[in-house]
Amino acid sequence: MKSKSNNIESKGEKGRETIESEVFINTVRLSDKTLVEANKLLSIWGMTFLQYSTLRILHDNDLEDKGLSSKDIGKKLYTRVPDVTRLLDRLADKDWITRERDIDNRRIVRSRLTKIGKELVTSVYLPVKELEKKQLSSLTDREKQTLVKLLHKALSNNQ
Amino acid sequence: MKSKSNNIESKGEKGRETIESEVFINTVRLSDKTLVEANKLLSIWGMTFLQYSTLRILHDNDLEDKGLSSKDIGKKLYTRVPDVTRLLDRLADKDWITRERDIDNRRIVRSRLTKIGKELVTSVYLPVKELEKKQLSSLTDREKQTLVKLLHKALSNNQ
DNA sequence: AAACAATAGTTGTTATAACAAGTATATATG
DNA sequence: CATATATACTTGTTATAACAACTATTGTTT
Repeated sequence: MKSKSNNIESKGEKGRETIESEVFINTVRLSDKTLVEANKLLSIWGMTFLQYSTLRILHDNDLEDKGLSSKDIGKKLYTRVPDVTRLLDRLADKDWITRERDIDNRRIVRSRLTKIGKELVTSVYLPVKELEKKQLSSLTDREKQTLVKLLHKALSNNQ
Repeated sequence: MKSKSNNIESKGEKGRETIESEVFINTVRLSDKTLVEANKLLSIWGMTFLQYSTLRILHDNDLEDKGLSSKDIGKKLYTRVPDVTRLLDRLADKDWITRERDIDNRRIVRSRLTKIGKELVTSVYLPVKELEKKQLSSLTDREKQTLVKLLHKALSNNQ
């Protein structure tokens, strides 16, 4: 299976990527770069971006303070998190959330923000927003819109 | 769009994101999704995408088989990897690379692919390429080009 | 209702990521 | 030339991610 045509380019030339590879690599790059920066910023408050996102999910979706199930939180997170339990454990350890079993369905555990948790989300919100804005300052608003549109379309693929 | 205040919207409304947030979240989403899929595929050969990328870097850049320094490999990786030594340790453990001290500068360790390593990169190349293609099949070529252009521009920001 | 299946979350284990501090070698400086 | 500084990599430690197996509770079937 050493057919030159459909395989990695021959040694003389630096391996050129396919357009799909280019998309992929640069998506990972941008994602990583922004995550690293965000985590650096959030370490001031002793939290990771994943933890902040979880607090945000509770803040934005638990409107009636009934708490959200671990499963719902997992579904709303933008990355696959295979261990929501211990993610929530850590938040509970820091007294940012509380957890209790649902009375009607005792399989479910409902998490909700504590007062401290709420205050934290609120005070961290602006700095994070500013960071994200700064990260993308080389794009115009129109370009950002296009970028979001294309990312959505790419994600709409399967599943 | 809306959002009168500069803070998190009031409880009544589900927190709407800024355009920068939208870009960020969806970049992370696409990155994560494709990485998860790629890692699943590559687990067939017992490797992660990071490991595959490292092998690719050696394959594509070590044209004269002199080996690449850990530092150079680290710089070429698309994400920040704070522990290249142990990343290479694992590749050496599997006999995919060899390492030896540079004679002229004994601080430098030169890594290069073994025969097995080379064969592996070659045989994994196509399946990965196909996966990436499949992942982005909802975009036209023109859209992929635009996406790459925008991602590059976003990354060109500061450093 | 008993038996089975599905759901929601928990726990155990291993490997890796992240950060900090350390070692060896090379280069620059007074 | 001795010392300081920079470079390239290594090692130690802790926390987290990933995967699999497990428990408790609820739902479905006959």
